[in-house]
Amino acid sequence: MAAVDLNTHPGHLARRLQQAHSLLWGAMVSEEITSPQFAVLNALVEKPDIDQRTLSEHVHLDRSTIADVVARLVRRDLVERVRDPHDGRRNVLKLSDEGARLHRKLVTRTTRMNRVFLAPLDEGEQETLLRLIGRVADAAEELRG
Amino acid sequence: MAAVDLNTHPGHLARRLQQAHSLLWGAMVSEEITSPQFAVLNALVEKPDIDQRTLSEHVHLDRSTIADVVARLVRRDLVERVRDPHDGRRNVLKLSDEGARLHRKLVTRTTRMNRVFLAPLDEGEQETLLRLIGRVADAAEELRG
DNA sequence: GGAAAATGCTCAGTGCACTGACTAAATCTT
DNA sequence: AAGATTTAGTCAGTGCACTGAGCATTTTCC
Repeated sequence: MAAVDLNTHPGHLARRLQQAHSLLWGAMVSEEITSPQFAVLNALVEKPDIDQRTLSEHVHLDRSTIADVVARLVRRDLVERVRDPHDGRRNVLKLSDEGARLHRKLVTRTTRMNRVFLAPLDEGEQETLLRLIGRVADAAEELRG
Repeated sequence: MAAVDLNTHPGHLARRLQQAHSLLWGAMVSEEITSPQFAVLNALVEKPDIDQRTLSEHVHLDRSTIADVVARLVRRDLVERVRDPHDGRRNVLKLSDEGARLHRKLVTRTTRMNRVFLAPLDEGEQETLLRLIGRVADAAEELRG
């Protein structure tokens, strides 16, 4: 039975892409803060005082993964987590000053990193790649949204 | 300070893509065998009797991750792991009959799944997406190869 | 032939990501 | 107002993926 060419398998390629990205992230952006953690900081800059549920929709991570990621940010004093007095089920999240400061610093680094990461493609190809990945991911998330 | 649009960040998109893929995989291919495990089975169909090192290069997983994945396949009797008598450092890997049978079954399912996963794109776009991801991943892996 | 270097693997530690089961709080229904 | 349902979060369990340290076995170099 013939083996399959994994280079025609989007899942395998996606894993490689993500892996390569996270390696470069460690080298060019931060060894302390990971890309998902940055996504959370970024979401809290955009929408302060949201709860974990809303946050999880925003960054496309599920509720229990968010809980872990937020816990790590809380441990580093980058995020505060307080029980909502108006709704005892919710945790309200807010950036600390240090969290906001770190976010600012990382924004410039991620921009630089993205340039390097996508450098093998010309400008049009870069735009195409991001758009196509977005469409496939959106559609697949829709399937079990 | 303005927040960033994560949809312009390839790392974030890659993570979403991979996640969406693994969800669909569980629904359409197998709940027992994961996509990385399939990649290993597939590599062993293509190149029988290789050691873990060679395998890891082949599927782009690092040595210690491979050890884990292979251990799970061994536990399910899909793969055999034997110490190489000619070189006491190496583990020689081979598919069991059951492993080969399972691989055959999964090949047809993954083909079907890839079609569904990429359905939002037309044929040309699909080809483009795979090619562009491949180029970026290759280049990034090269950086710290 | 013996010390030094390289190679293959394992192990502990950390982080991401999911599911499924559970607790607690709010809301909806009657 | 009491019971049922929905919603937010936590916890345990599994799997992927890396780093860095360590161990054993070659191989290389004098």
